Amino acid sequence: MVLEPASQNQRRTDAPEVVVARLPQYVRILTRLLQEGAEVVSSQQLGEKLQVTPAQIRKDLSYFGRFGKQGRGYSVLHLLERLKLILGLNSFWNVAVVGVGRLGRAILSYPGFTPDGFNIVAAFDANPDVVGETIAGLTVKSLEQMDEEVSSKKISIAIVAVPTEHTQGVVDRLVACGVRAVLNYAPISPQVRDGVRVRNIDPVLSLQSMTYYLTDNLPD
Amino acid sequence: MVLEPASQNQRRTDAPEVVVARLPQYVRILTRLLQEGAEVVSSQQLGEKLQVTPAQIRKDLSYFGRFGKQGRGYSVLHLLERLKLILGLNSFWNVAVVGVGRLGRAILSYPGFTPDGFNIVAAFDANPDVVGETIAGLTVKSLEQMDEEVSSKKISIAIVAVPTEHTQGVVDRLVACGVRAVLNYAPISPQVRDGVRVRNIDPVLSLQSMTYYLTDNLPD
DNA sequence: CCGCATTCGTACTAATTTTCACAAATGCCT
DNA sequence: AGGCATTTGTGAAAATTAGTACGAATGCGG
Repeated sequence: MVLEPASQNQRRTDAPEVVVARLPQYVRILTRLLQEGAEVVSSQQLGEKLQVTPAQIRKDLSYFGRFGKQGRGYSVLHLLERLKLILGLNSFWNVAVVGVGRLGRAILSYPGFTPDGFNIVAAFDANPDVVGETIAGLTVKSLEQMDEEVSSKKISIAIVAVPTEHTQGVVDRLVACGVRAVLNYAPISPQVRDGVRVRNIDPVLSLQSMTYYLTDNLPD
Repeated sequence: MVLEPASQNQRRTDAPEVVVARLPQYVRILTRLLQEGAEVVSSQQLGEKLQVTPAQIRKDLSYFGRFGKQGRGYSVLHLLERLKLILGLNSFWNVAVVGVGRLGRAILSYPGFTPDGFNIVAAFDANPDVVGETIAGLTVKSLEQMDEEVSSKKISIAIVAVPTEHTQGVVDRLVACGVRAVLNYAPISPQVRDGVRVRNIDPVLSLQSMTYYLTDNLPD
């Protein structure tokens, strides 16, 4: 981490990353509460649904403003709107999928992203046999077409599902094209320059950390 | 969290969960180093590959024993063996997949789990049209057959990929059958009794927390 | 209109997690 | 054989994160 003069590069955010990571969960609960017709909700109730303390919720929210009313709680609608705004979920994000193998196809065909504000608008693959194919209404493009497509379609997020050994290269290329957030499915953590975000989806790591607790690893 | 008399329920582990969660990454790097023919490795080198400080690696390992030699580093082979033992990765784990929809099928057909010590040995679905089908060499069983299969095949881990509204019910049922670790793909966090582990795979949350940093959310 | 049960926002405290820094080994090199 | 460059393991310090607790609003019920 490099120190910067406090005035430059100063975002509204002193909010720790752990806090930001919890906000989408709040959004999700609030969305459900809204559908169920709830008008107000307390940090107590929110905490029960999420298995966290009410204090943590209040503290988290306090990084971004004051959204509640004493004695009453939070307006579900209002808090939801504010959080979506903070997270940038008030509009749609255009997303590219890179790697149209088994996993990439599953992601392309999976309808679960769109309702949450993400639109898959492009698919890329290195394999010439796959380029040109149409999947879920999208024509697969070659990596050479990436720069052009990312610019013209205003893509700032990429989902990468390519073989491990090609992942770093693909990510470098995406970043060079202007992509600033990467959701990576390969079992490595690609390195990126400052300002670019990466999240890894790695079920094997999750499994392997659970086995620890299934094992009766007694002292030697 | 409930306090317990220190002597009861006392595992070898005072190791924090964050530390345990990092061990599989160490295992992965060491496995690669071994393949590349490396014999020893220092915390410095390990740290570079994982983008963490050498001190953290040494501290993490110190929760479990003393595996290194001053002035030299760690024997790749020895450390790898010890870590696999600690994590319970020295043998195979039998795994069930519950929910044979689009996602479940992708998981069943995905060859990436086995090399890491996991064997998918059963598949279940509630839909009678799917039960009996054979996927990736496995015949899909009904939920009624779960108890029997989990016992006879010694399944202690389940991968759950069922619709959100059925997830809690399915997890409850699995736990009742004796399953002690759940990898859940639905966008909720199922509640389980003490002693059962859950990890959630939730790409949407990952995406939604990255958009925060893509947004120029300036002060109002 | 007053009292009371709620519930927020936050200063303060506690717990957890990470990093620092250094004594004690280790083995290479001359 | 002795000196020296490395590198571990670990107490202690620092940083981060979570939890407590309380004053200040809020609005309902009598």
